[in-house]
Amino acid sequence: MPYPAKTSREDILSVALELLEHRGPNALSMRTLASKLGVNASSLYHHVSGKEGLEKALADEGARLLSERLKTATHHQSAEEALKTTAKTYLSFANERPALYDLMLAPRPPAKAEAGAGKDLWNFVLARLSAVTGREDDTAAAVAFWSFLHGFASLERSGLFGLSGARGGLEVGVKAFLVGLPSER
Amino acid sequence: MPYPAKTSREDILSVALELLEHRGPNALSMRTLASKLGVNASSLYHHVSGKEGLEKALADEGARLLSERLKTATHHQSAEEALKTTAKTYLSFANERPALYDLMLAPRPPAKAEAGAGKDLWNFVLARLSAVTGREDDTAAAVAFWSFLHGFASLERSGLFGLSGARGGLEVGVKAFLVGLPSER
DNA sequence: CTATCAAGGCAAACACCGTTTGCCTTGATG
DNA sequence: CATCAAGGCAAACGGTGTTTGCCTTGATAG
Repeated sequence: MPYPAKTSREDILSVALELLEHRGPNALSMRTLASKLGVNASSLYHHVSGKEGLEKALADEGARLLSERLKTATHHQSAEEALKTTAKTYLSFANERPALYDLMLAPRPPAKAEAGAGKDLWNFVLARLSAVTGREDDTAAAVAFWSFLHGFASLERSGLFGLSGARGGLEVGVKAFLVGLPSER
Repeated sequence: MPYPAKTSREDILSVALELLEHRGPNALSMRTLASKLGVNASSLYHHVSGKEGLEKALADEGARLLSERLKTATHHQSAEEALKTTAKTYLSFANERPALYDLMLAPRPPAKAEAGAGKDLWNFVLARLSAVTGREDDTAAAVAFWSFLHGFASLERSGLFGLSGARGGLEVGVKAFLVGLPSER
């Protein structure tokens, strides 16, 4: 690989992540990103397939981070405890890194099957919920619970339910799932 | 109002809505919108406060449509039936008009308190859930249930849980809320 | 009947955006 | 030592939202 490369894929992703979190999603443009790297915008295309590819890579990174955080947070907890912890941790993440979270779960135009790091996330949720209901691969329960978590994270920031006891909604929802999910036990 | 106005706020909103649904959110640009109206893009600013204002108006219209649809669909139903109907109707709407729905619940940058037609939607959900739990103004239950609905609508199209029994997740979730929500009855 | 006046149109420009093209520099490799 | 391609750059293309200044017009006031 000749010519001293001024930047690399990892550099790009890390600066992009920083830009995304400190200055919002609008600040994440190829030009400003490039200038932060001391490089021309067009040079980025040698390392990344375009803005879409960049965002996909960031989303993957986000999914990896969240899924790891969830795993360590719920280590050695009972199924019920783990579900509560999952909810709290999930929402903390979404609130701490809103732009990254939005990128992760943005309505993808083609809506292709997420095969990347999002799969890990899905498997984690699936395992958690299956542990609670006692049914193996309880897809329906996992879909329902994740929907709740994501919807809560998403609505909380859309300001739709102003300041009206949003936090109480999280607890009530988690408890409803713990009590109301069909169980084999 | 002198000079034969070539267009009006209502024209603009209606054409924008059509553009949004038939050709996707990317096609909704001030220029193409203006050209569809036989008008210069800059003229739109005499009727609408900018793209942001336009989108807010469309979102309001969407909230109005959805809330009306929910009201008529659940007319004269028991609290439990109404909740199921609400879920089905809500998701039909989100799937039929995805771009409009996304606009309605897009993560607003400033996250200002939604005081518009979204309020009606909120009040509807609040009333439905309060009817189920038997507690008046059961904010927490409403927040939780709406989170579930929105999350489901949102995730379904993000392709995160591919084709894996998403529909079953809806029923399971609704049932979990019906069974697991703390009730005064 | 005429003068006024502002709503509403238009063209041009500004500052961005993502992306493509062509060229040039460079260092490692044969 | 010659080659060759990775990786940089400047320029351009077509797109975006928005602002500016000017001009047309018809209803209204005198």
